[in-house]
Amino acid sequence: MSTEQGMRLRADAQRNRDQIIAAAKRAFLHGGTDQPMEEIARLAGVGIGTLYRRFPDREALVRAVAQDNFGALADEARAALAEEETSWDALVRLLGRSTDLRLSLRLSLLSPAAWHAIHDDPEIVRHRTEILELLDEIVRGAQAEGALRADVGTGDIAVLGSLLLRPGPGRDEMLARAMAVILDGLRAAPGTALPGHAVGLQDMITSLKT
Amino acid sequence: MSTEQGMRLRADAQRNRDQIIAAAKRAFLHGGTDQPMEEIARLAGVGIGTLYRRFPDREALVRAVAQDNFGALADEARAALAEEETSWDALVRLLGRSTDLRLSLRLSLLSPAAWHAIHDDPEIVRHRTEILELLDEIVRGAQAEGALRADVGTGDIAVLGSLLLRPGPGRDEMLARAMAVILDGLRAAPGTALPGHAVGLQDMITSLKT
DNA sequence: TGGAAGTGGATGAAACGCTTCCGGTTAAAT
DNA sequence: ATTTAACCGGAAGCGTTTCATCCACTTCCA
Repeated sequence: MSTEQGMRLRADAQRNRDQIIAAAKRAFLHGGTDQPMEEIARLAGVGIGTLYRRFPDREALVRAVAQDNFGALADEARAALAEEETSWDALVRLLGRSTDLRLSLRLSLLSPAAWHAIHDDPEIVRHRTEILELLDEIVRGAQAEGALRADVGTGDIAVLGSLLLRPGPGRDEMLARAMAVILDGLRAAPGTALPGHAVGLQDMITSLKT
Repeated sequence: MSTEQGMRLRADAQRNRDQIIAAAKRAFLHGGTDQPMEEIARLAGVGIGTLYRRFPDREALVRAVAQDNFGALADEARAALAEEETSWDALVRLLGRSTDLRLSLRLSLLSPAAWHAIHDDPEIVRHRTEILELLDEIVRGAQAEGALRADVGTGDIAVLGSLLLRPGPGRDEMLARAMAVILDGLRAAPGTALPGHAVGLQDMITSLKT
């Protein structure tokens, strides 16, 4: 949360920095990364000057939020894998409960402005790679358990996850039902063959770079 | 397509009007309803002045596009119901192939600016109601056929459809696979009970008004 | 062919967001 | 308690973007 280069911030400055990131998370989640800087400052309860001293421009802020968020998501994926009984449960947990996942998707997919900030930063790329590898492990595990149908790949799961997590309307209860339907579709014993071939981890990574 | 109040337009004017609406559809589909008016004019191959004479402000343009589009979607739903062998097939056709559906969703869900334009216009509301009623008929039909699981409602289908059609990344082939998974989840013989209760037509209409 | 209808883009106005700057404030070291 | 370097807030300036109008020119059609 406070990974900074060198200098240690004064207590109030550190507090403000955290508040700014938290506010930016909320703002980005709600309205995308081109939300006015002033609005983010307002949400954080700090002046616009404070925001700009800490983050010289929008890209720096986006990058900081992305670091924070992809890191949290990697933690969550690791926790799901470690704590859940089965890989299938880990998958369900990851698809269903993750706010961090939601924001990460917005960041990586929905905002052209955020693209560079994210793809240029090695730490973020590392986190993203780890996340995908963990997801891959979970997917393979769930298939080995016989819980997850064998003809889907990690990329397919990522796509389905992204569908559930995109911003939009629909109350949570409705989304929970939609997820249950999707999970039924993901269980072993497919009704029909899927078109094309499974989208694997590598395909997904490749497609992210496009 | 040319439903106008009273005056009949000159041939070239009518042509331009159609081109503007077509361009606006493309622009809105790609970038949302707050795309610059000038960009729409450029896409349509007309001057900005022409656009403004025909549609005094953005709201008028949005309304015209929405009328056109919801009408087309209603036609498509009617055609699906009439032409497909089974209601299940009609459902698949509607969920899978509809660009009009995609744009309608963008219009009705994604753009705060468009909200008023759409909800104030009785013709659009009428179309939307008809669309939902047709969907309801298709859903009930597919359930009567035993093809669609009985514990989902029209609202559930609408939610799942909206998931598939929201803007976002993912190549079409990937989305086709995602849809196939969802369809497997929708077939009869559910794996597990869905949480909550089925979201019916009325629930959906109510939720649209919020 | 007359003239009403239509066209397009230059243009001014206005809104918006970015960023700087500096007088005042506060944390923390002594 | 005093000092001071770090920090704060937000007013103000600037550049950009978009809206919406207007009018000299063009096109359609009776």
